[in-house]
Formats: sequence, structure tokens, C-alpha cells
Amino acid sequence: MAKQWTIKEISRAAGVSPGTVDRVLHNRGSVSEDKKIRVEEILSKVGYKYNLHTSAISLKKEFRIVVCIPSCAKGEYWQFIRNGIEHALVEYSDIKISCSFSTYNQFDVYSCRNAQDDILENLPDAVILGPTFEDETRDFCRQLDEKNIPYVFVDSTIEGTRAVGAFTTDQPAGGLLMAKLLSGMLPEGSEVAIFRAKRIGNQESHNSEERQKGFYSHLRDSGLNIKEGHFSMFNVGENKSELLRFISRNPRVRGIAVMNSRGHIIADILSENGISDIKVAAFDLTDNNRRCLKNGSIAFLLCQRPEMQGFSAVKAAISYLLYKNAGDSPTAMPIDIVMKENLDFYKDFI
Amino acid sequence: MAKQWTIKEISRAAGVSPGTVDRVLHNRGSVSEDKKIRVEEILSKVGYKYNLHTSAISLKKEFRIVVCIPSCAKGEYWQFIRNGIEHALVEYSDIKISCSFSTYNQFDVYSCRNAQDDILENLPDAVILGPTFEDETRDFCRQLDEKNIPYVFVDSTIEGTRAVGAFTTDQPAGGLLMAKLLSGMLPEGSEVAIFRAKRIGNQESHNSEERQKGFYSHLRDSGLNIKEGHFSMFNVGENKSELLRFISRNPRVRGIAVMNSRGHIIADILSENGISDIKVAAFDLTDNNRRCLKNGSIAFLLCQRPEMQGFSAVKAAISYLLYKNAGDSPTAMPIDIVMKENLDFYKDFI
DNA sequence: CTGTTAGCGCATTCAC
DNA sequence: GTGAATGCGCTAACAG
Repeated sequence: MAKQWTIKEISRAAGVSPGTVDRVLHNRGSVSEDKKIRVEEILSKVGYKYNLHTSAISLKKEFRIVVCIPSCAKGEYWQFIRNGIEHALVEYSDIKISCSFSTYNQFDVYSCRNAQDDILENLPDAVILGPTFEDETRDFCRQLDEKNIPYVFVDSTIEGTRAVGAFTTDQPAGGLLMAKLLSGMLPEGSEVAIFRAKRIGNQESHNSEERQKGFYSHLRDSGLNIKEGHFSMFNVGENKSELLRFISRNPRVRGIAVMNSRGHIIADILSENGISDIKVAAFDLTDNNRRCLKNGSIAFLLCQRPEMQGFSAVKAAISYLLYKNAGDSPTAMPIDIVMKENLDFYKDFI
Repeated sequence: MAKQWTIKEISRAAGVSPGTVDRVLHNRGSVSEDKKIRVEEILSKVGYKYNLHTSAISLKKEFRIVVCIPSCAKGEYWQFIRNGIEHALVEYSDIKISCSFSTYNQFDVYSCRNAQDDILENLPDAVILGPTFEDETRDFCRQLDEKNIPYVFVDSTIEGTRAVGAFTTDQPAGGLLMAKLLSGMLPEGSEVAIFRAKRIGNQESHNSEERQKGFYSHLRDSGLNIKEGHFSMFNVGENKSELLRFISRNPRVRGIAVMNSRGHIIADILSENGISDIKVAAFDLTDNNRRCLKNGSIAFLLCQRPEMQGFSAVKAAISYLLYKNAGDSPTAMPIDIVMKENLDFYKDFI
């Protein structure tokens, strides 16, 4: 048990007042060079560690954090990130933060710009950012930089920005893992198919693309034959006929890898049509995917700890706001493999 | 954002002093019935929530927690539980707790009894318990109950005790998952083998047994042929010849499931002897297993979040010590499936 | 530049 | 039975 030093003790040891130590700690200036050095020496010698909570109670200011992420229905991916954020707000409820959400439609650039503009008008103390549109987000970050507003990424990060934290998944690694797992559980001589969502406009989902790269990088060597299919996330009606046609044209396909969280769309069609010899894999433990995992129509899911991302993002924001601690490189979340047999244990965790 | 009510505000609303509110909060008595009711009404109406940290700073008492777990080498399972505990102590360093470790040899009942006796002499405020020997631990818990010392389980729990928290894994589920995953990745017509550690004396590891039950429960239906093998965790020299003999006698075995964390012992022998067509699976992400996963000699591991167990145990102990919050039923950790491809992301997480 | 001090939310002691 | 006062570690405003 390392002893916890207090500011008062430090000040005594340095022969200065607590106020001076506080000034040194916060780089508030107005401290003579020699005293500053003396204090800093002791500080590092005893390994002084801030007390997040006691310092927070004496803080008058209320920090305003705004979260800019896609809106989504209950039980979908972004909802779990949101849960993690809200969990953190409870965990850190002694720290005076007000948090508001500025959500946008992830398929509509304009709604995203609107959300970002709102934030720039409000000038919060920090923002948590779930990026969907690369260019817009990069632009937004530049403006936040100008205004000295710190931001933290969840889900994925945008290169060339100066975030104070980022909690993401290595998407190519996810794709590769999916390729290996799925191909490993198919009978010899099978083919795999990769399924991607058709998107409105030409905006292609960045995460899906990255995953697909990883997926192909594994199967390039294995010599397995890969087919490509598409489905719609909106015009669900047409999916059935299209999928059945795909299957009849590619009778040796025994595994379908869905590059986003909509595996349940494929899985439901298959099980409704009594097709049980094709294994489906997808990403994220959404409510729908959970259901399909349970009834066996999805073989496994790869999950990226959305709650933990949200939780960590809030923690990182607070740590920066209070102590200017910026996280170094992005933190890659574990990629959890969830199957019917361990599904029940992935619940409510951060 | 739900507003956080303070004791002072509550007292104003109830027309009493802060001291009175505190007395009803802590059931300290010396409060007239009518005031008590008035305060409790407001308390529940506004959903008053303790502030763990601010209440801790004003607490004079230093809580003494002692951790009674098996000792182990660096990079082994119990070490990670310990890491989680130490992580929590840092996270909650604003709360005055002193934590000491009373470790025992997990293969020696006497050392366990000694560790427990030490604790009973010291009379700490709470103990965190990693049970190995069932009878001894049950007895120990009974004595703690008598002395009103709360305890929290990590790793596994003992039936019929009154722990204020337990963070464990569903071992049969782990065994079942291993059976499914391993058998699913073997070529048709293969056999699987289950390997268990020979133990000193007749004390059999409870966890291994539970896992084995789960393992068999899956394969009973699948009709797969299961062989049984043994290895020594101590007399490692004899393992090689024994394993090679086993393999030559059972030439169709293509998968070996090791029911504890010593998969690396089997994996190393196999790879040293150029045997690469047998997949090994085991439990826990120990340093040795990590190495084998990396070099491909282990196919996958099932892991039970030891750091999180340790972390949660400390949190539960604190929550009980401060507010008498006892966790309801044991909390089952997720069972993480770790393979070469997602290995790198399972590091340093709680 | 520097020391002093009030006050954050809470627990506790001490008068009344 | 009850309220007022004090102190925990820390920040910030203020006086010197």
C-alpha cells in the first residue's frame, strides 16, 4: 500500500503553502522558479496522485459534455455506447458534469452537419464523438481544435485529428478473425460469402470496408472461394428473393459473413426458409442478433465492447478536463467472440 | 441528468438539520419517529444516492481488507486477479483502505489453513476469498460469519455461505463451450481427448471437475468419441513420453481439451515433437498460454476475466463496508474466447 | 509572488 | 433528540 500524500503534506515538506502547491500542480503560474522546482521535486519523489473525486467536489464549475453519435433504436449498437456513457455519469456523479446528446441520422450527412453546428454554437467543455462521415468529422474536429474544445472518439477514430482519447476496435482484425472462425467451422470444399449493406448514396461505411479488407487478407492464402452478396437495410422486402437467388446460384456457399450488425436480416430469412446448413456470422450483440444467436440462426458474433467504449470515453474526458491528461494512442477494445454457449454472460458489463 | 441532492438540501426540505438526515441514513437511532418518516419520505422521493467518495474522505476509520488467495508465479492466473485488486486500490485510493495479502499454496491444505488462521487472528474489516479447498473454506466462512466479518468470493463460490459478493465463472458452461468449439474445428471422424492434471493427494480441482461435466454434456449428443488423458503439473519430465504414448495409442485424436490453465504443457510437447495436426484448447490467458497461442500451438483459450473479478471484488467490499450493500447472487463473468487473431486486444483490461 | 481562508458533500463529536 | 461545528483533500478567491 503506497501512502497517499496530501497537498498539505507536500506543502509542509517543501516549506511552502498549500496554495503554492496547487498552483504548481495546475500550472497556474505566479510561482517563483525555485519554489516551483522544490515542489515539483517532492511531487515526483512521492509520486503524488490526484484525488479525482475530492478535487471535483471543491470545483465550482460544472463541466458540460455533449455526445455526438448516431441515433438508433433500442437494442442497437449505438444504444450500448450510450448505456456505457450513462453508466459512467452515474459512477462519476460526484463530479459536476452535465451531459447532453446531439444525435444524428447515420445515413444522412446533413443531419450530421446540423448536429455538429449545434455543438459549435453551444461551446461545451468537451465532446464525445462517434464518427460516421469522415470528411465532415475531420472538419468538425478542426473547428473544435480552434476553439480549444477537447474531444474523445468512440467506435472509430479519424486520422489526423487531435483527440484526447479514442476507444475503438481494430476493424481489419475483426474481419480477419471472422474469416478464420467462419471458414474453420465449414465442411471441406465449402464456399464463403461476404455480405454488405447497400447504402443510400455512395457513402460507404468505413468500418465495413476495413473489416472486409481484413476478411480477404485471411482468405487470400487459404484458397477458399469467396462470393459477394448484398442486402438492403431499408427495403427489407426485396432481400428475401435476392438472398434465395444468391443461394441457388451459389449452392456450395456454407458460410455468410455479414460485415455489419445486420446479420439478423440474413439469418431470419434463412431460418424462415428452412435453410439450416449455412452458418451466419456478424458483428455486434444487438438485441436482434442476440435473438438469432439464441435460436441458432447466427453461428457467432464479434463484439467490440460498446458499453466499455462509452464508459471509457467519459472517463477520458473527465480526466482531461480536470488534469489535462490526454490519452496517447487510441485504445483498441477486445474483440469478443460470442456464441450461443457464452451469450448469457455478455450482459450489462462495462 | 438527474439532479444530485445533498444532505443539506434534504435537511432543508424536511425542516431538520443535516445531522438528523445523517442519523436516519445510517440508522443510528436517536431520531423521533415523525422526523424520521419525514426525512425518509423525501429521501425516497428524490432518490437520494450516496456519494461513495465524498463520504469516504470524511471517514476517519481506515478499512483493513485482507485477500486470501493462492500464491502463484508471475503471469499465472491468480496473478491477474491480484492485478485487478491492485488496480481497484488505485482507482479507489481516495477511500482509506489498507489491503494485505495472505496467500497459500493451492496444493497444500495446511498452508491454506494457516493463511485462514492468520486472518482470524488479525480480524480485518473484510476479506476477499479465492477458495480452493471446499470444506476448509466453508468452515472459515462460518467463523467469519460469527465475527461479522464480510467476505467476497473471487474465481468460484462455495455453496451455503453468506458472502456479500461473488465474482465467478460458470465452469460447466466453459466446459461445454470448449467442447463445442473444439469439436467444431476438427475434421470429420476425429476424436477428442480431455486432459486433466494429476494432483497431489486425492484432492481434485473443483473447477476442472465442473468443466469436465459441461464438456461431456455437450459431446454426449454429438456422438464424438472422447478419450481421457492425464498429465503432471510437477513431474513435467514424464509428460512427454506419456503424451506421445497416448497419441500413438489414439491416432485419431485431433483435439485435446485441457481442463485447467496448463494447456501450454501439452502444447509445448506437441510442437517440440513436430505434431501440428492436433488442436489444443485450454483455460486462462496466462503468459505461457499466451505464448503458445501466438506460436500457434494452442488453438484457443477460454478466459474468465480475472482482473475484472479482482476489481469487482474490491468494489463490492467497499460498497458493503460503507453502505452495507450486499450483492444478491453471484456474478458470472463473461467467458471470453481468445485466439491468435484477437489475442493482442486482451491486455490490461478490467 | 505567496500565504490564508472559505467552502464543496459528508460523517461525527459535542453542546444544548 | 437535535442542531451546530469541525475536519477530510482540494480549489479558488482574496489579502498582503
